[in-house]
Amino acid sequence: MTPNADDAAAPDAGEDRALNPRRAAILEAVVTEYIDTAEPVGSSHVANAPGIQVSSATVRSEMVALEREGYLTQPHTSAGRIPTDKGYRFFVDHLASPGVLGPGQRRRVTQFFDQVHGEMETVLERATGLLSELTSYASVVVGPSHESSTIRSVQLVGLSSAHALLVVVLSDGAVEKRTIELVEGTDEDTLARAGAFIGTQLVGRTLSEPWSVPPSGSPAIDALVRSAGAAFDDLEGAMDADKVFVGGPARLAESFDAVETVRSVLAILEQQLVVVTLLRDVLDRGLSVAIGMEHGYEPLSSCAVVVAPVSIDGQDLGAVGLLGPTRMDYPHAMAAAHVVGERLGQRIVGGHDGGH
Amino acid sequence: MTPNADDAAAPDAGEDRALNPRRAAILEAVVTEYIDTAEPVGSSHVANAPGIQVSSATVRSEMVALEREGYLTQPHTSAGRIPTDKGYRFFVDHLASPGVLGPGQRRRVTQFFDQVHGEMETVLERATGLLSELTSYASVVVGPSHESSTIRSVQLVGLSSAHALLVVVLSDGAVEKRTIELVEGTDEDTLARAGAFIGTQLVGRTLSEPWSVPPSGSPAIDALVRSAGAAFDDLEGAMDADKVFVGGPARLAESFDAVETVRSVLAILEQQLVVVTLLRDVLDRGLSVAIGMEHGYEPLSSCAVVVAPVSIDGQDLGAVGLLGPTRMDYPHAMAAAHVVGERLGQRIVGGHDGGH
DNA sequence: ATCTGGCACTCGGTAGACTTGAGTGCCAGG
DNA sequence: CCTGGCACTCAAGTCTACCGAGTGCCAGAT
Repeated sequence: MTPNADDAAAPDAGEDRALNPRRAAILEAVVTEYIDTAEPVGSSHVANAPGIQVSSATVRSEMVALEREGYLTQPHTSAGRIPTDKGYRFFVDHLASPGVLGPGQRRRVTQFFDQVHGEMETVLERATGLLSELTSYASVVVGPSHESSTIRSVQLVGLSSAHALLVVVLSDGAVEKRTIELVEGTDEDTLARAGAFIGTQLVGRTLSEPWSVPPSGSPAIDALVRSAGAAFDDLEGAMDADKVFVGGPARLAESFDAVETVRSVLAILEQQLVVVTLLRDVLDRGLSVAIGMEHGYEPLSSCAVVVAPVSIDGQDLGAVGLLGPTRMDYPHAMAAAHVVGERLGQRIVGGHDGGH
Repeated sequence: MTPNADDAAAPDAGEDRALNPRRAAILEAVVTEYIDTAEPVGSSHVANAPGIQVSSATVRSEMVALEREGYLTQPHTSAGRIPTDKGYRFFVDHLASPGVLGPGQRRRVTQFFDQVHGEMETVLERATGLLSELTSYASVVVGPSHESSTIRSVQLVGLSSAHALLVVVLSDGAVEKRTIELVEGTDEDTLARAGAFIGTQLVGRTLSEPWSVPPSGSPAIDALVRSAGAAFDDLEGAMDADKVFVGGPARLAESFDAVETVRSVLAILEQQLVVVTLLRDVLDRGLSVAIGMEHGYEPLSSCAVVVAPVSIDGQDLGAVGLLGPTRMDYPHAMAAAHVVGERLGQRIVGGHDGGH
């Protein structure tokens, strides 16, 4: 083994250095081919690929180097190579051409946003459908958090003689409610006044701001305020857990053929909190893709996650994500996530209900 | 073949007639064994089963008859028998012992209902988790419809200069909202008055009741009433689509090992409307189990659905369902669905928020 | 100093032959 | 009418041979 200029002396030294252009080309050929066929790709395939002008023997020796450096791996001797996570990573970072949606898909997106109407939640929910349809991967959408929204209205509505509903409206259009129990014989009027009274104290504040309501002078109202306060705390806790929408879980079963993989990935998707954390983590690290074990979730080790922020000039409004096999079509998935994220952002600030 | 008393002369005549007790016992043995092992069961297994006092040869000839009558089938010659849908059906209707939850599971249910709190939606959602945990099948819960609930409060809340939120509270504690657009310069006070005015007209009615709001005298308010009216219609449409909660989809991947089956069943579960219709259909036919193709959904042909109403003295409050392979543990699943359905019913009418 | 064609070698996958064993259908005798 | 016995069937497992895609290495060409 004559060590030469661009061979990393130790397997894990010189990590991020750009690959020798030929090797890069070979890596690219392997990745694209493998994404396409899901079969290990051999040296002769690569040698025939456009842009490779060397013989298969040369390709082979370069592949040995790429394998030594951790970009490729062999499922077994005498099989072709498949990319490692690191190989995909290099591909995504340095090789993949930006990727655009086809005209049909572009139209589909436009049509979707022209036609969809209704509340934010509905739009987000439907957006997961759109993303899955565009990419045929499972998708995830996280809505904007309520932390900077202010309380717009607080109301107490009687439901029965023993129950009332605390209804809180935020400036972003979110509505939350909690049932509270009443002491026997609370009349409608007292309720309304207690609601109004709480309102005067809370309207204009954010959910997280500490608050207290002074005594009102009426013991009946004060009692109501106390139970409403407890309900309010509960509600406040529930609202800063961002709501997650999952779309196209059935697509997972298309992406993987090991039923066990499907099971464990579905199990992850059931845990909303994990999903949000995952997406946020990836975004916070400034990435748009997490491949294999790059996020820390073992059951997702055979998955890649493509993430795009939903934001408008820096303001964080949520995130969209796509979940597929590591051999997913990154350029396309990234383009889809990006476009949908962007349009969602516009929609959210643009108008609560554009058309209709 | 000497036709004797209990042989049906033609394969599909004499359908529902009770099976000869020995055949019933054999069928039962086959079904329970197959549910347990998922392997075709042979005559000698059956002959050794408790309650069967005849030789394997006799069992064999009875099995031939059972096969002829459509209760059993052979995957191939020289394999054991497995039950057909009809076989499962007979088992469920005439053979299965009622089925009870184990003490641990019973405790789990009690604990769940003691501890769960919060709004109906939350309870229903969590209940799917409980059901999946109890049975390790995917579960479905459909909440009560709002059709007989009356409107308890209508409110218009300003969100921005151009948008307001119509918030409607029903007597069952449900809250729905729609964004409406405002003409420039609508002030807070006009909004509140328009809301109150709509309220005076709608409070006390059901959602489906036709309604109209007379002119108020103020053109500004009338304009608001018109846009709120449109929003209200939209909301009304959305609310009589019952909300469905799906739990433990990951369990599906445990129940089936053909990934294609998993995919198509997941795809069905994504269509909420289909799920509701399916459950309602089954309940309406007075059944608690639908096996294989008994419901009309081709992709679910390898599934069985166990359904239990959520009701209290005849009042329909929804339904719970379990979705598993046809070789599911019917007695256990039925017991679980029944218990959870019952407790949910009590919870719904009993108190909106029991403990906490 | 590199690339290339050639060559021996590896090894997964497939196909065929054979064996095993569970299970059946049928029948003659109790 | 039941039973034990027997011949038969067929899926699944094992073994072997073989093919072919693919590799690593090397000697010679550029």
